[in-house]
Order: sequence, then structure tokens, then C-alpha cells
Amino acid sequence: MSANWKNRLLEHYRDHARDLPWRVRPGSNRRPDPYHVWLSEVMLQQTTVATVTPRFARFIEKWPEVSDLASASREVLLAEWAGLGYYARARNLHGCAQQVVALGGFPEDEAGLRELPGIGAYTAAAIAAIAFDADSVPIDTNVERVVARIEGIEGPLAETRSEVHDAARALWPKERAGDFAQAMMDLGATICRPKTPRCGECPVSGDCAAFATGAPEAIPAPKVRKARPERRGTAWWIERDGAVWLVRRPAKGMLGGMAALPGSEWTDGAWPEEPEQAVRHVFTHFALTLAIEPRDVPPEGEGWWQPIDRIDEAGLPTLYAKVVEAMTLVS
DNA sequence: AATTCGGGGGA
DNA sequence: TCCCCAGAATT
Repeated sequence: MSANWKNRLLEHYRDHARDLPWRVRPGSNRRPDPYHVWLSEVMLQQTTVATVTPRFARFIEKWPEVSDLASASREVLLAEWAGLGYYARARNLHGCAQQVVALGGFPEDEAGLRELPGIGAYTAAAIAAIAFDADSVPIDTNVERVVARIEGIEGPLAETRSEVHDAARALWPKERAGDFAQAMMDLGATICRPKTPRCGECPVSGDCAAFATGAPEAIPAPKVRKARPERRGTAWWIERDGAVWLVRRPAKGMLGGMAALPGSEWTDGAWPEEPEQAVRHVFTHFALTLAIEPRDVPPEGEGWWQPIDRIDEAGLPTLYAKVVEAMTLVS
């Protein structure tokens, strides 16, 4: 047992690392595939490991190399992303893959990676450290929470973020920065959890200021949450010969570029009359109740007839998948 | 500095 | 129900 908490953390990581498909074993001589590291990091932005794991496998099976992803069509890529949310990630993923191919490979330093679409401060540092063994400091919410607790930095992260980041950069080791990052993230995900930390299993609790207070879960302070507005809208269900009329949403904004059912705008007001059928879907910053209105004739504009028995191939985001679910349960 | 972007796992 | 997740881009 090492006296230094950073070494104890790395030893704990060596013995208890989560076995994730985009990883190599800690201490391995091999480096992970930069394509795998990049794809997993983008998928994991605001998305849990449990959700990402099966979707990552499907992407790699479908597009084994970054060049395969670059040459895929935008529509097919978005359809494969359907249900994962934050669809700007999928649009940027496509552009990023094409730039990487044009560059002849991934940039190996943080600054080069940061230039690519969909790669921000965290992801650039993570790829540089994990794939290329750079001494960068990837700070995600796990790292923020673990550092805030070890250092005893109280208050909501919105107020303490710069202090926490300074502390993280100060304590981060120059060697094995990628292993240290993954060790910190595993600790945050499995032991140093937001609500009920398992300090009894933690290899560094003896060096943790939050543990010493007796209420480690109180750091960081919970964020103040805004109320979620209610919105309403209508989706048109236009069915003919076993097919339904779909449209593609505008490239930017909510569900940008995704396949969708046609319909009205979403507004704060009520409907003229209460709908017979509706689905409810909760987004991060508003909740939507979407009335389903059967129609006979497609609206003006682009669209296509999608066979309902092959609706999966359209790649509908979850909101519209719920509508399809509701309409096909009836018949 | 605030807001906009999805969705689901797990308590 | 509610919280939170390997954040980025835009305003």
C-alpha cells in the first residue's frame, strides 16, 4: 500500500478498472485506438456508460474505421444515432470524421484536437491523455466532484468551478495522465458517487477532506434547478398502404436534421380542443405534450413514405418513436 | 455568464 | 418522481 494517495488511486484502478470496450487494460503497453477513444468520448458527453456501451458496439461494427464513418451518408449516421440525444453531436461527429480523414489521422495534441467540431476542452484533453499519453488534464463532472471532495471545496460547482479546476491542474500527475484520468472517473462513477458515496471502499478516503467532515455527499452543494415549462404541439399521422409520411427537420435547433413526423410548431398555449390521443415527452429544459392528429393528405414540402414495418430504419428520435408506438399499438 | 441542446438509468 | 450523466456550441 502506497503512502501517496495518487499512487493508491492508480493501484486501485489497476485492480478494479471497469472493463469497457473502448479501453485497454490499465498498465498495458498498447495504446487504445484513437478512433475508439474519440467515438466513446463524444457518445459519453452527458450520457451514461450503460446507455453508450451497446450503441458504441453497433457503431464500431457498422463503421470499423474512422474513414468508414466519414464516408457514410449524413442521414444514415443520424439514424444510427437516433435515441442517443443531443443530435449536434452526431452532426459534428460526421464533420469531425471527414476532417480527420483529410488530415491523415487524429491530431495527437490537445490544441489540434480542440480545433475539430464537437471536441471541446474536456474531450480534447481526454483524447490527448488517453490515446496519446499527453500530460493534459481532462476535467469532467466526475473529476470535479472527486477533486472538490478531496480538497474540501464547498459550495455549488457553478460558483467553485474555477477553483476546482485550478486544484485539479495542481494535483494532476505529469506521468500516466490518461490512466489517472480514467482512475478518477471510475472512482467518481462507482465509489465517489453524487448521492451515496461508498467511502468504505474508497482507497483515498484517508486523504479526503469531505470524508473528514462526516458528510461527504454535501460536497459539492446541489445545483439550483429551474422550473421546466410545459409546451404543446401536434403531430400529423398520415398513413397510406402501410406507410407513414415522414419529413426531415431543419438542420439546426431541436432534433436538428432528424427524421420526424410533420406537425405544428410547439408553443406554450393550449390546443383549441383537447386531443383524443397524445404522447408526453420530457426534454431537459421543457416538457412537451404532443397531440396526434390523423390526416389523409401529406402537407406541402419534402417528405417520404416510410413503410411502417421498416420504421426503425428511419431513425426517429424518441419523441416520434413514442408516437409510432402509440399508433401501432392500436391496430 | 447563461442558455440551448435528449434521453435514459437508477435510486 | 427526481437527479444526473467522461459537455459543446451559441448567445
